[in-house]
Amino acid sequence: MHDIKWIRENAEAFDAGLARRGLDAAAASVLDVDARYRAAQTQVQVAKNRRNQVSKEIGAAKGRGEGADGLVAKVGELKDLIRNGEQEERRLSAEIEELLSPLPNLPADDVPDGLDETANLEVRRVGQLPRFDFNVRDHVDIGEALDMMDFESAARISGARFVVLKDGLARLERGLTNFMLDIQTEEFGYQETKPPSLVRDAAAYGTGQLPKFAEDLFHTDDGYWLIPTAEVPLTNLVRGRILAEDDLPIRRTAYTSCYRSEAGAAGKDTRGMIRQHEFTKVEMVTIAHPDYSDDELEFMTKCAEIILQRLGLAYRVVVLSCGDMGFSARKTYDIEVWLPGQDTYREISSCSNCGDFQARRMQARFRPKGESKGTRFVHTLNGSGLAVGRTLIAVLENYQRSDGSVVIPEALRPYMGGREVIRAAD
RNA sequence: GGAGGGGUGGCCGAGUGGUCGAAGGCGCGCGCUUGGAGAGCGCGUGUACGCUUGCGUACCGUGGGUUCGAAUCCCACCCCCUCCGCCA
Repeated sequence: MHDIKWIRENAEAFDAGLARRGLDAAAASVLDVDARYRAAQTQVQVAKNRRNQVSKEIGAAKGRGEGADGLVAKVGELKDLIRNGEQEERRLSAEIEELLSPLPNLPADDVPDGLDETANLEVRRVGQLPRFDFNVRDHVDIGEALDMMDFESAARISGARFVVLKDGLARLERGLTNFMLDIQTEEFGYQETKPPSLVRDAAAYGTGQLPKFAEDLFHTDDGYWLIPTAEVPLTNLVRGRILAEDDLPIRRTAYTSCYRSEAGAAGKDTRGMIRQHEFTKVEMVTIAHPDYSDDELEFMTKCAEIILQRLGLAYRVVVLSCGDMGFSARKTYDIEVWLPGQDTYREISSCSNCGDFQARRMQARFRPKGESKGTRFVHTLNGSGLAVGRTLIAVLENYQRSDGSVVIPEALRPYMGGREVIRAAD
């Protein structure tokens, strides 16, 4: 949600930011409603002021045992004015909300211009690409040959975009999860958290999924939304709160299932485990002091990268262009892992600084130290550390051998009961 | 599913029609005290919006209503908790 006061004072910058997102100017129409809203508000306030004064006089008169009919009639005249004014005020306020709530966050200054992924900028490349002296297979061929990845069975029970993992690969998913969580908690200080996977409207609104992206989410008959990412519950842990400055930063990590309808992705990535309705992810969320959120984004991105480095996986980091960023983000780094089976880099983590955009929606603030009055909105950040399913894909494709077996990265072996290789009938 | 209780400021907790933005406590801030810290004492301390530099308005879960006037009375809704039943 945008700050209407800021828009008043920076209308041009606001429209310029929207333009970078590929959106039409909105300041003029918003400010027009805003002006009418404030006029109505002032009118109501003046009327209420008079009503309150006269009411006090009535109370005083009655206290003295005097009649007050004239005064009562006077207030009666104000009632309609107040009632209608309040109605108008509410209507205009809702109109402003309707205009603002579908608008995405404005890009940070250092975000590259451009409306899609072709304008993303590569920031760095890390790690050696693996070489193979045989024909590489993708994770589907590898997993099915091992008899540990079963899309047919998944389709039988759940339909398309689901998978059943078995034996070594089921264990690999669990091992990767624990590996990631241990690093994020023990080395980087993220507080391990186990949040609900079902949330209410208010939470989905707070992080920006609602009202605009309802069709991307699964929801239940009784009004819950299945989380598309642990960002939703983790970030909303501070919804409606006023924190102490010393509480910041709050760094949390959670392993959850994530549910996405993939409504707009029909026919995209239909093969394999890349794009599923349900997948697991270790997520990082930071509630940060606004003065330090930029640094925090760099830190968070590093925390994701180090997982890949420990696993010996090659990757690159790109900064997303204005138009490719998610709704709530003001700056986003995507980390893309090298997938030999696809001969390309694919997104495995996305780390975003949302500034105060979500905090406004959530009313999440802190009290600046040394000041007894006033609050500031916190900044919120989220990032994958990492998407577990895609990490599993990366391990399979990067560590495959010609005989169909897969070497387990050394750092992961303690999490795999000491095993060094995954092979068929293992 | 059945029965009951409850939502008040950063937190706890008073308050059943005007003098209530709201007692008291905790926390926080400043000061005194101290070698320093703590304790103690004193003063201060809600949020947001509008107009203006001092006022005004709103907010006691949300939305309506009654009333000259509502935290307080009425209606609807939302949420939380307890007990019983059922269940992972």
